[in-house]
Amino acid sequence: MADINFSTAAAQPDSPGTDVSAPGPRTGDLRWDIIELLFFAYRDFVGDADQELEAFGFGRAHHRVMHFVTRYPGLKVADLLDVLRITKQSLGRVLKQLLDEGYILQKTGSNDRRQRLLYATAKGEALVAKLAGLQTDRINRAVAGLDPGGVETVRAFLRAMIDRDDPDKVLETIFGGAAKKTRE
Amino acid sequence: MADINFSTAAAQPDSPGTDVSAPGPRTGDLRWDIIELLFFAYRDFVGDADQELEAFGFGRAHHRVMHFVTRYPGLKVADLLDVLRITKQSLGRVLKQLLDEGYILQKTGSNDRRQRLLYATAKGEALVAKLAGLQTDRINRAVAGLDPGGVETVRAFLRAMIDRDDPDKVLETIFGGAAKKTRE
DNA sequence: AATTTATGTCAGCCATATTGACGTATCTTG
DNA sequence: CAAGATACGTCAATATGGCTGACATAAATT
Repeated sequence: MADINFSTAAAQPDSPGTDVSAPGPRTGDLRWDIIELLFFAYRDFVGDADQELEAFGFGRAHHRVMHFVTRYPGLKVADLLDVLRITKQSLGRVLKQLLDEGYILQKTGSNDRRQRLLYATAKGEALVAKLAGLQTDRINRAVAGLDPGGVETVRAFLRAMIDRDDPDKVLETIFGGAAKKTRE
Repeated sequence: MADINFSTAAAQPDSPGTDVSAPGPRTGDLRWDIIELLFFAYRDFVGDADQELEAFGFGRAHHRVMHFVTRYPGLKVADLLDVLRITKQSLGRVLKQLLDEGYILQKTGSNDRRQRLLYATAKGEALVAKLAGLQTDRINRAVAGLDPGGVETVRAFLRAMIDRDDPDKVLETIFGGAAKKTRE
């Protein structure tokens, strides 16, 4: 996924077309500005990491895996699949590479010995920290110009943009009890 | 693109390449929460469109192209390449499909007849509007819970997250003169 | 003992991105 | 005007990261 996606709107029905969809009343009430700002903001946000990743021969898929494993040590493979919303096979390739190259290590679950709990190695953590640093710098720059309390507004907005039905384990952590309040 | 990507921290140019696990100074000052919220918010945001697109046999690439062509009628192929940050070859395939299926039409530039100016047909506009409607709904829901003025804070944040060096034509429009103030 | 679950893996397909090379029409410039 | 630069299209080959289906194994559950 990751990708981008958003959309456009309005359109006067002048040209020939086949009326693709229900005409829909909407015409001027669309959030074009925010839709586009989200696109560009996210594009540049992930762009920070992309460059660095190249140096390691990794792609975004590796970053996503590394990030969540680092942040939520002991994550099960199944949890990771829920979070990333990809298939076991897709994850397999990436995960194997990260294991082979020493960025992640597996431990057999103590309760359920079928589980492979995932942990980042120091090497893995360093990579994740480096990438998060770049993105944190961008966020700090963006937040610096806001009114006091602005960061909380941004958090509230982003949280409210997320689907809450059937949350994965990570989202439960984020929304559930452990709110992980960071500074500000 | 579009994908997800975010990252983690620290690390300065300790050692080039090798010493991946340099401890790096950063440890507690990273914006983990916002990094993750951006990931999930964007994942669900683009997810809205993904489902609809399937019904048309289109992917995200098609959506991105349709969106910008609809929003910025008369966009040149070169402009689109700048905005999407993909290569001519990648755009080619998607664009050809959209042209063949009647979602977009080309007009030869009047000043410079080498240019192919792109316009969405009514059919194309309808598709884009439908997708923007879904995303607008999500944004409206998210914004509903904010303090008054919250939307402006969100806009300011997103704008500040975007790289301003060497902006493409669309960004110039967004940031430059035509600020396109939408409601609120 | 039978079944279900958690994980891994093989094989192949698809979408979307890449680079490099080349062709053609058209604009710009010496 | 001739030469070169530009805008666009396209062919060919390749990579990444998704997907489905099928199957294997070990461990938990019933």
